[in-house]
Amino acid sequence: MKNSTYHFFFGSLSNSFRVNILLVLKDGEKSVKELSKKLKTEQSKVSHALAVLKKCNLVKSRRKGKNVLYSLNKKTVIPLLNLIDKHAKLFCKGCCAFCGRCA
Amino acid sequence: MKNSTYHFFFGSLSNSFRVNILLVLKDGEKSVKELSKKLKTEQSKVSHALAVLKKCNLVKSRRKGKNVLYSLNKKTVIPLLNLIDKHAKLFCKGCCAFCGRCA
DNA sequence: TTTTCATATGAGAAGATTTTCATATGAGTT
DNA sequence: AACTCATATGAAAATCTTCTCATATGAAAA
Repeated sequence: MKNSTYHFFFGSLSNSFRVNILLVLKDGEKSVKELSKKLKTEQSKVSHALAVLKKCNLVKSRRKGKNVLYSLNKKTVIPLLNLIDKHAKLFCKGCCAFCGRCA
Repeated sequence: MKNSTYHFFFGSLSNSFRVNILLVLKDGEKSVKELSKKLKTEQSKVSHALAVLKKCNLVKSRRKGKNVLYSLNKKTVIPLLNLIDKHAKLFCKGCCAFCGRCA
C-alpha cells in the first residue's frame, strides 16, 4: 500500500465539517437536504463534502426518487472513531491538544 | 468528545510526509537527524512534522545525550494503519481513489 | 565558559484546501 | 415536452497548511 494512500484517506477526515457529517450519519441514512438542514449549511458545501467522503468509501449513496440518500460505511467508520476515542482516553488526559487546554 | 478533536487528530495524519515518518518509526526509535537523512529532508521540516505528531501523542520522544529520540505510539498507530489497510482491501479494489486509477 | 552539534522555533512565502456562488444535471410531475 | 425539486459540478475567492530560511535553545565536549 502506497503511503500516499493513507494520506488521502486521513485527509478526508481532517476536516471537522466532514467528520460532523459522519457523526450525523451514525443516526442513519440521510438525504443531502436533510444533512444540509441539520448542519445548517448550504447544500453545495454538503455535496462537496460528501463527494470527498464517498471517494474514500467512508459513505455510500443510493438514489430514492428525487433524493440521494447517504449512509455510513459502518464497518470502517465505527471502529475508526472508537479507536480514536480510546486513544484520547488513554493518552490525552489534560496533557495535550485533545484536552482543550493546551492546543 | 468534541467533533473537532477527531479533526485535529486526523489532520496530523493528513500529510504524507508525517505518515512517512510514522512508517519509518515502525522500524524503531530514531533521532531527528536519522529521520532527516532517511527521508532526505531538511531537519527543520522533520522537527515541525514531529511536533504535530507529538501533540497528538502519536509519537513520543526522549532525550539521549545530544540527540532526541522519537518512537511510535504503537498501541494506537499499528491498529490504526491496520484498520485502513483492511478498509482499502475490503472496499477499494479498483473502484475508487485507493486503486490509483480513478483518483 | 566557549564551542560544537542536534534540535526547536518563528515568520513570511509558497502551496493546498475549503467555501461560495452560479449554473448544470437528472429524476419525477404536470 | 416543459417544469420543479434535489443534487452535483466548476471556478474564483477566501482560508488554512506546509515549507523554508534564519535564528534560538540546550546539552555535551573541549
